[in-house]
Amino acid sequence: MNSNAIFELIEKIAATPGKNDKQALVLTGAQFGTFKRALSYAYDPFKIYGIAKRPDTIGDHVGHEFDAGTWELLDDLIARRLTGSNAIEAVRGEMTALSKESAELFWRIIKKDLRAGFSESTINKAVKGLIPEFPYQRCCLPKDANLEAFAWADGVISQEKADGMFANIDYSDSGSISIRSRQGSEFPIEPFAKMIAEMKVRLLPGYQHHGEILVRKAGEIMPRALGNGVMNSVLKGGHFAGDEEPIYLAWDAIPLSKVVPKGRYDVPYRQRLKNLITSLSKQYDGDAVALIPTRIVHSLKEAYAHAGELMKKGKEGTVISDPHAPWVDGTSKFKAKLKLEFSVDLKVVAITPGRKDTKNEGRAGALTCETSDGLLRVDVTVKNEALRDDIDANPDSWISKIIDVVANDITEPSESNDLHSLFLPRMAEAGYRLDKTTADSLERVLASKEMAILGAKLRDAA
DNA sequence: CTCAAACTATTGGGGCAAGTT
DNA sequence: AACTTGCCCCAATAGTTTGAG
Repeated sequence: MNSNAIFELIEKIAATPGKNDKQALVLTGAQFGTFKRALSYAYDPFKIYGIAKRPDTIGDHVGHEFDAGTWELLDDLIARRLTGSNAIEAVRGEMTALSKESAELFWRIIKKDLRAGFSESTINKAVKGLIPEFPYQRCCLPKDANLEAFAWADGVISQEKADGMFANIDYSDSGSISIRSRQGSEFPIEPFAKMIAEMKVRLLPGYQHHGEILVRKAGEIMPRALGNGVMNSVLKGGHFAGDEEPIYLAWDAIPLSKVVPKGRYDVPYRQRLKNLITSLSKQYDGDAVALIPTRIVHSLKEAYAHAGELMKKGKEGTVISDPHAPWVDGTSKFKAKLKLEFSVDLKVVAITPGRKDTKNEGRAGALTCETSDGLLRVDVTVKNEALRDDIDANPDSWISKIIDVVANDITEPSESNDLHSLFLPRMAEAGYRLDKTTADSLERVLASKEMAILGAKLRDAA
């Protein structure tokens, strides 16, 4: 199967709406090695190319298909033997030399999106294990959780939602430990030597542990953004500064054999937690490994009170878990996050177009909003497709309108942004407010967050 | 058999560090 | 110094499939 034929099949899959039908087409392609290779180069999370902007091609496409040199070029990009303008020129040259169809395929591989409505899990259904996947249990939002079905009488487990970086700790039976991020990148072992020595004593061999890595600097836990910055640096071969050290707060452990995509481990959470606590209770001269702060609650009201307490201390909130919840790869209805959320009224000052090469290119992508004093500015995604139609039909009518924006935090001015902004902003409703013409001031936005912390909303929920 | 829930893919947000120009 | 890229943290919606009743 040559690259023109691969592109043709990709386009056919893109034009096929049904997910099962897409999967069947992926399977027909997968009998050809080059098709599988293209899928792997496009979706393997460890094959990344370091070039995000499509270079213009010069003149006409000469018209050849992928050859050994094409794959070699991709390998050179992956290994960063080619970077910067050398990379751009090499990609430009190859795309000019390739046929139109093959050049398009080549670019989509580099962008890691074949734009055909299928992705890792569909590929793995067709070709088992072609794309590495890393199982992960997510919590849902309270509105999606099965809160009534929680066994409140048996004691619901309420835990701090630590604001750091999630990490899987695999502790093999043979005694080796590896640390991986949510997306599977493996941390170098050496900077964590002290923490790992402690883990070997206090964690469970044969289990994968789930928890949060925080960075402690001079005895104080660093805020998420800075701590994750340090962690990103360590991930790329950097090191902790002399007064910085990682700590691990664990909340779960499941047998390594159960860590498979779509997997499930039926031992109830209460029992898993008990096993983890027993293991962590082993004596060791160190404090780099601990149980995430945990409390048992018997009502939703108590759960929100715990979340409120932590928020007052500046923490993100809590995660509550049903004591009988199994571990599942995916979003659990028996685990919900209770965290800070508040809404503010902001003025629309501009319409930001959708990104290039996405379905919203040339259309409204987000609304740029500001406080009345202009001290806070944030882009808020257009809520849904009907609203996008509306804004495109009549963009001017949106300028200066007031919209209700929900967010989880306020970010301070920084080197990259000289204004305040919002963390995780989204529109509360698919429309603007008819009853208001003035936006909140920054002062009022700050007050709204404080109000949320003090629990005005939390009381309603109870 | 129907309809709601589950699943998959896709779009959008901010901040930080490192590499390149 | 400015810009690009990739890492982390996400929320919400759209469309298809599944599966409970």
